[in-house]
Amino acid sequence: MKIGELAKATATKVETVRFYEKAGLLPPPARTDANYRSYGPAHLQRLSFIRRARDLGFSVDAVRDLLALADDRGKPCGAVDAIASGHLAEVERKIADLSAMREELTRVIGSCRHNTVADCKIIETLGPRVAATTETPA
Amino acid sequence: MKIGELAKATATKVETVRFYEKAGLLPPPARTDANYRSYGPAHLQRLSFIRRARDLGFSVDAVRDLLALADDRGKPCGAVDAIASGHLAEVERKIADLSAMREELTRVIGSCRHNTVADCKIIETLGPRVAATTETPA
DNA sequence: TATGCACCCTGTAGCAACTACAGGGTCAAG
DNA sequence: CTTGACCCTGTAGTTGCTACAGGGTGCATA
Repeated sequence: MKIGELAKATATKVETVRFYEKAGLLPPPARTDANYRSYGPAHLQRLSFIRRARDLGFSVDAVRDLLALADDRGKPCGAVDAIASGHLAEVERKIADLSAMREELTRVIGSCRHNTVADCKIIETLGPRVAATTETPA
Repeated sequence: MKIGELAKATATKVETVRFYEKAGLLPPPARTDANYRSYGPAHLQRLSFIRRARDLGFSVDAVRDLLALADDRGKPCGAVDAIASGHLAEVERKIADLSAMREELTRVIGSCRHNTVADCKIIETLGPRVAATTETPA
């Protein structure tokens, strides 16, 4: 498939596809006689992953890291485990935050349905992480 | 609290705090006689929300939108509902994607524990969304 | 009292990750 | 054989920070 088709299939701009190639996330595809990029299904799969991982707030470096998990067949188990475990922790943190947001959004929408206009407490759902409050607890 | 304390409490750079003020996400705080920014607990709460929402892949515009949900007391129910519903759908999509990633990461880590080095199928977990495959199904 | 030193201020410039042209080639349809 | 939709490379702009430069504040302490 040509770059435009790949871009459309993944809701990506053509320029962004080329950008990911330059950035080393997407391997350079074969070229046609006219020097057009020619992609296969593996590229589609990979670009799809990149786009969705980026949408989830992973940096390009983190995505490169995750892709390496799938690419490097011969990596020692320990290294794979360390990388995967780190990302798993991050993923679980994000799921927890999003679940809190989902609850609050659902509550607000629900109150709307009952015409009560409960004031949205969404900010409270992602409050300061317990760390350093300089004394003075609630 | 001073900007440095606020920054530390939210794991943010001081410059970033000032940037959010300029961007209209964080309201300009009171100033001391020496022209130092002086923040209260509401600022802490709000900045915390901003940071975590950004980490979840929401754009600054989207965050502004979510903050407005909490700020605009007098908004008509319908508008609130529309905004909240849109974001709820996005949140649920993200939770689904992260859950898929979590499962695969868990599987890879588990296989490592058994010294089997299952090849990581993480890319497949976030494959192309059903949309336009130009014919040729599996 | 002064002299560090850590912190604050307002700029402006740089970096990451796209995004949008400019200027030009390819190719199927009419 | 031209017209329109697509492709190419390259560079410049945008967003969301991040890092100085150049200068003021404030508290400890010599």
